Amino acid sequence: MNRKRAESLSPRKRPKQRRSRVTIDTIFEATIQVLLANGLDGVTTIQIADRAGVSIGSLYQYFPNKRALLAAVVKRHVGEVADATIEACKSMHGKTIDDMCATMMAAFVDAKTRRPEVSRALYLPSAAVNADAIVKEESSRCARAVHEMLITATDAKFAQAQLVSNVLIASIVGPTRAVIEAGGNRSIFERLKLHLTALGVGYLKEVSTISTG
Amino acid sequence: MNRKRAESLSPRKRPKQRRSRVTIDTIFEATIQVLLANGLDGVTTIQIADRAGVSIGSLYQYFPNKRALLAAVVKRHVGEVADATIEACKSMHGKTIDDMCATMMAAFVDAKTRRPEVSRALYLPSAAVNADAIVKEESSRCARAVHEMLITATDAKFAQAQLVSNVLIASIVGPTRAVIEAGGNRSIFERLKLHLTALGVGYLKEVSTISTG
Amino acid sequence: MNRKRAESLSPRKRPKQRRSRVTIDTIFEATIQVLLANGLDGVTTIQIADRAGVSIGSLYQYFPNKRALLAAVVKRHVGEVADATIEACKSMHGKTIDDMCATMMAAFVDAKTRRPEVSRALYLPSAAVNADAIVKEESSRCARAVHEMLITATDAKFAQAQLVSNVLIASIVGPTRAVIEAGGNRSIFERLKLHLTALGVGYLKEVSTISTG
Amino acid sequence: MNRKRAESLSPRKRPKQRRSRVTIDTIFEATIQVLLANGLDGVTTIQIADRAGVSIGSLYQYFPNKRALLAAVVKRHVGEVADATIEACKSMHGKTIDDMCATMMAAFVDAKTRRPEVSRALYLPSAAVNADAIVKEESSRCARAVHEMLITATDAKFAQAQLVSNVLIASIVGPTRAVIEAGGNRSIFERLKLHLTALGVGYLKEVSTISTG
DNA sequence: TATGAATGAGCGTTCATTCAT
DNA sequence: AATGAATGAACGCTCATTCAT
Repeated sequence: MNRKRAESLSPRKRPKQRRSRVTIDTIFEATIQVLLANGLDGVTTIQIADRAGVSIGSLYQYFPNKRALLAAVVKRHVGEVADATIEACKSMHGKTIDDMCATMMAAFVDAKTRRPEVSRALYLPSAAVNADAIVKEESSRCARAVHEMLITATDAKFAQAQLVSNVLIASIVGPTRAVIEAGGNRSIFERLKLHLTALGVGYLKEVSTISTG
Repeated sequence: MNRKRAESLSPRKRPKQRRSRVTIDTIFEATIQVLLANGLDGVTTIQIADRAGVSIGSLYQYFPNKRALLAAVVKRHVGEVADATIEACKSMHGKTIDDMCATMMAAFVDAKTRRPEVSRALYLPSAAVNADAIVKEESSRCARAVHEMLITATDAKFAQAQLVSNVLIASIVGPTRAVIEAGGNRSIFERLKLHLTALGVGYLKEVSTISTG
Repeated sequence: MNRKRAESLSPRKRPKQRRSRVTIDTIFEATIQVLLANGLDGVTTIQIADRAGVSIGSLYQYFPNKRALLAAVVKRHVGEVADATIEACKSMHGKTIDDMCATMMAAFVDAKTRRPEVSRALYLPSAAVNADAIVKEESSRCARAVHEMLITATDAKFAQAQLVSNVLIASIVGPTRAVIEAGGNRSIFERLKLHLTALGVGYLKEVSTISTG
Repeated sequence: MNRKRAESLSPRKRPKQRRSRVTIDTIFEATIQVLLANGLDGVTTIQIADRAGVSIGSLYQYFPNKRALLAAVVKRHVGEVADATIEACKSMHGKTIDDMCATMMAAFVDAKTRRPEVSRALYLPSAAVNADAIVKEESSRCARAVHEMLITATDAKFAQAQLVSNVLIASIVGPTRAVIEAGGNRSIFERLKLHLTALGVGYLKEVSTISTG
């Protein structure tokens, strides 16, 4: 007879041991591969376990359910990108908006395209499985870091720095995704950085003159 | 959903008769309602049929499978937004980039937020069910229209007008989605238009001076 | 991804159509057969469906889950026995305790041993799957009927008629079960009736003299 | 539970050492607690082991499988109750049926309600896990003891003393269970003794006059 | 043409049991 | 001897889709 327990999305055990760490990484990698090969509906726990070379029992020792696994994979990736972007923002306090944008966009694009296939694989589960909450939160973290950076800009003041930060972050995701999904290569990614920088700088120049709405 | 892949996604019968037209609209509306109520994986064909007041047998007379239905719903919505945006672009040939952006952004935001709950409901199926191909195609249509408009701008020239158009279109969906999902109201949508216009104008000003990468 | 809905034990659809009625009976019968053949843990939805000659999908069209099916089978059986016993009680109002007991015990034993294998099969699920609630309720119904009968006895008065009724009902279940599980035949069942009657009559004679505890 | 049938149900090692004895008792107690907390199908070997403070590996050193564990728990409890009842019977050889019944019923109820929650916990596993065989055997032991006692009664003779003994034993478990499951307290248990005594005495008086069926 | 009962492949998940450490 | 991570068979159940009526 089937029991029911409260569904949690948090991982089941802390990866304290090295072995666990490796297993979890293997499972993450397998998830990405299956996602890439079969799409979101093609991801089954059995396939993931098979590809990772573990039994599904083991898989469930690390994750309470499939959603939690998918969410964890998304979180790791999105978190890394966010971390890199935030780091870049922190390093550019007190600079010009030109420098800020150039550095931030480069960091974002570099992080997002370090393994383009991972980004590509994760666009689907990011939208589904409640992982969009994760995406939203990481976006917020980035926006906060951008905000903190922007208010230190030497060559511009913003009436609505917070809103501006959110728009800025939200606006760079779309073009990046388009380029990744189109299968871009390094040189295209470099071109993307220039354009995202132009997008950011142009926007910031414009809004530094808009009066409070 | 988890069935064979690569089925036909095209609707089963042309809606030549008025009756079919109405039925299909009812089904579309039902789909959106169920999507809103239950989320993407809470959507079942039976629920849609029930809500639409038709038998699932009938539903399958209009759509070869569930993916096709979802894709059609997405296509209609995204198509309408694209049409409105394209129309705006066409009407602004020979104008300044300021006017172009203002008009285009307004048209886009108005179309997208005419029924915000529909947009909200469709973000999930747009990513899944291979409907992202549809989204991509409609984006391309928009980008082409933007491109055709941009090259007629009286106050700017673009070395890479095509790439610029694509970046422009891709950059506005993110902020718009964020605002819709945050449950924005009309006044927020108006503010969004201003910012998207600033984003576009600023970007275009910047890139009209960038030399070919 | 798996949904969760509130688990109900009530049948899914009213058996209005003759066809449904037959299908449900077939499923009930199959359940009993599988129970008899494999025991309680051997009862699987697939086996029941197979034996009933329906798909498990159909099985789930009639019952929301396995527990509900088992509960329904138990309820039908226990309900029939209770009905027969209650009927007998009603028919003996105003009689002597000898006649009351003889008639009631006969009715109970006859109902319970009409198809001894069914009784035997259902002892297990009666204890599990929350079906014991059903058993308890039907026992209460019987006890109430016994109570209503006892207070009309011409040759005895009871200080605690309600408690007495409950003890009486509870006391006859054990011996009957023992006899059925021992594989008794008709002549043994007849002997059982005599002894249960003696048990009842003897008890009632004794307690009609006990002063209120 | 749903594993192969017909495994050994006998404990794996004789509890010769004091340590084993203690461990087994701990496991028994843990089993009862988990049973009480989660019901029969909420009982898992891991939970039992956890609660007992042993590893499941150790648990399997004492019991070949889960059924055997459950059966052992049931056996200990039912055995204790049977022992107490049998002891009482032995002590009442050559007495009147009134005294016999009073003493026997008191012993039975006292043993069964010494820890009512244990009795309550074990009703389910007693029916399942083939433990009903154990219950049946212990009942037989009791019935034999009752039989041996009855034939020494100074104030009655029984044509079918063996059958009578079986009916007597079987008839008292139902009311006792009902009272325990209803959450009775000591005073109710005392009342139960009176009624079971009445039940027994009344029955014996009646059947001491029945001629061989 | 419209219906909706029937289908059954396939999913997520559990947990008794083993065995390398 | 004791551990507990790993296993994987097997379960309950869903739901897109079909087709007899």
